[in-house]
Amino acid sequence: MSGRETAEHPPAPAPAPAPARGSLSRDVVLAGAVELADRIGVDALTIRRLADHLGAKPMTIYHYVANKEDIIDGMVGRVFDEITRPPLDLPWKAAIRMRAESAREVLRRHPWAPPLMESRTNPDPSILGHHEAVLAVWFQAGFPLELIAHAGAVLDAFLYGFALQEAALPFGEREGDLSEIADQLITPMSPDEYPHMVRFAGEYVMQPGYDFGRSFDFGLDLILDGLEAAAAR
Amino acid sequence: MSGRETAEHPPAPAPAPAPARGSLSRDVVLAGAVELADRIGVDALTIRRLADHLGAKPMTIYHYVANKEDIIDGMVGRVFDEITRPPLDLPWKAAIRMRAESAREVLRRHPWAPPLMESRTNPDPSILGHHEAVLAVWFQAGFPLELIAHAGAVLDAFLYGFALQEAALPFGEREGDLSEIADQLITPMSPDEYPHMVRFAGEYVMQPGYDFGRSFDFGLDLILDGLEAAAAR
DNA sequence: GGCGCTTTTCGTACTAAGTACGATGCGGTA
DNA sequence: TACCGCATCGTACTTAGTACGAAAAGCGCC
Repeated sequence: MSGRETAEHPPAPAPAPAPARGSLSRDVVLAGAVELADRIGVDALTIRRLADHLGAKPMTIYHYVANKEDIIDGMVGRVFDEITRPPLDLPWKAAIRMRAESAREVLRRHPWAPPLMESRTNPDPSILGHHEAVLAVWFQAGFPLELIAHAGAVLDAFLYGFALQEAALPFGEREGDLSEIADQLITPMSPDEYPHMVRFAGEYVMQPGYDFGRSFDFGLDLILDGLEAAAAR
Repeated sequence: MSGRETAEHPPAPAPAPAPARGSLSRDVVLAGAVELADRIGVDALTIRRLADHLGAKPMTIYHYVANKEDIIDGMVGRVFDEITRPPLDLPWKAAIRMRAESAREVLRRHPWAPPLMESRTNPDPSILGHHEAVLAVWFQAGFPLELIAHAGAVLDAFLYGFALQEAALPFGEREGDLSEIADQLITPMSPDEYPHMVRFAGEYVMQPGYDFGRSFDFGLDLILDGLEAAAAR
């Protein structure tokens, strides 16, 4: 459930490479977990499958992590580390845009991540460091405290929410057009009950060049421009 | 894990009311599931606990639902039903604002819901009907197709993303100020490593009247105004 | 080179959760 | 009252997380 899986449940447990005495470490375990989650989804990520993926036995993993929660924490930390931090030597708009676009790419690679990123109760340094870097930009831009709060909340809401939507897209749609896939979702809908959805799907979504991602650029511009206006006010 | 729980794991299984032959139904089961999830979180929502909550035995539940996935689908449907649909007899901005504010309230009542709402692969009529109603507003407002797509994506991203953030707030903060709770999160952070976070927390977040929710109004206005401008262009 | 210590790996097994299968029993109808 | 169908549930199998402690693999020191 919770549909954050890339595929359905037991999807190719991944072949076991070669075990070897000193080949594991917390980092290797976490990297393997991220890899596997990308492939089969977090819900299907089990200790046993992760062990197989790493060429080890389940209980070996517990030598490097405290428990599954700890694994998730570490995975989220790695995701944050993949996101480019906004550089301080650029105007705030460019810096924030860079970070936002990076976040989108990263979250597309790790569609299981968005719901987990905000809910960590033990944030690791990767997470804190990332947020610190973003805050630094707002401060340097001279935003008043209240606007900083709003800017951060609105922008992150957009990033996570957009990623959440993208993660739910029927696969192929995630890059390029979809047509067929959406077709099968739309067809069973009666045009009498859902006239606008059917029309919208037929006239827009299922057209050749459709790309959900364009809405990201639109939204990002809208928000950045709005923040700029608010800052100037 | 995934922190969508209201509390930690085995939190008061809820006393068992009275069983009774004809007292159950799919609706009663789903309503009970939503209630219980509100109280203990989705991750802690198990068939056995739900059964207790309903005063029944685990296997009885399967007479009304196919499996747990089906329960989640139904729960999400119920959440959508709680959200006010935008009325067609209002200007689009007012109608959409009404729906957005309702969505926020509802998602605050059901903090487990945001990650699940977009990921249903078997959307039930509640979900489709809701989206149909929103689409109807855009069409009636005369938005071009592309702007409709963008508006929907950006607004929903904001709604889900904001709800996701709110769900992660340390409880009390969710309504009113927090001070103490945030204090304990901030204190262990070194001002050397995280100068901006410490400053921001001290000077803004931990002040008496702080309310995260104000950023919702700010963001909603920002987006609605931006869409208005885009529509006029 | 042998020996024990540390670190890493793992086998076994317990608990909890989803749920298949079939039995049981209640309520109404003929 | 005898029967039937639907609602309820008991039992049990599978998968998952992980506690506990044993085995084993390298390492330094004698």
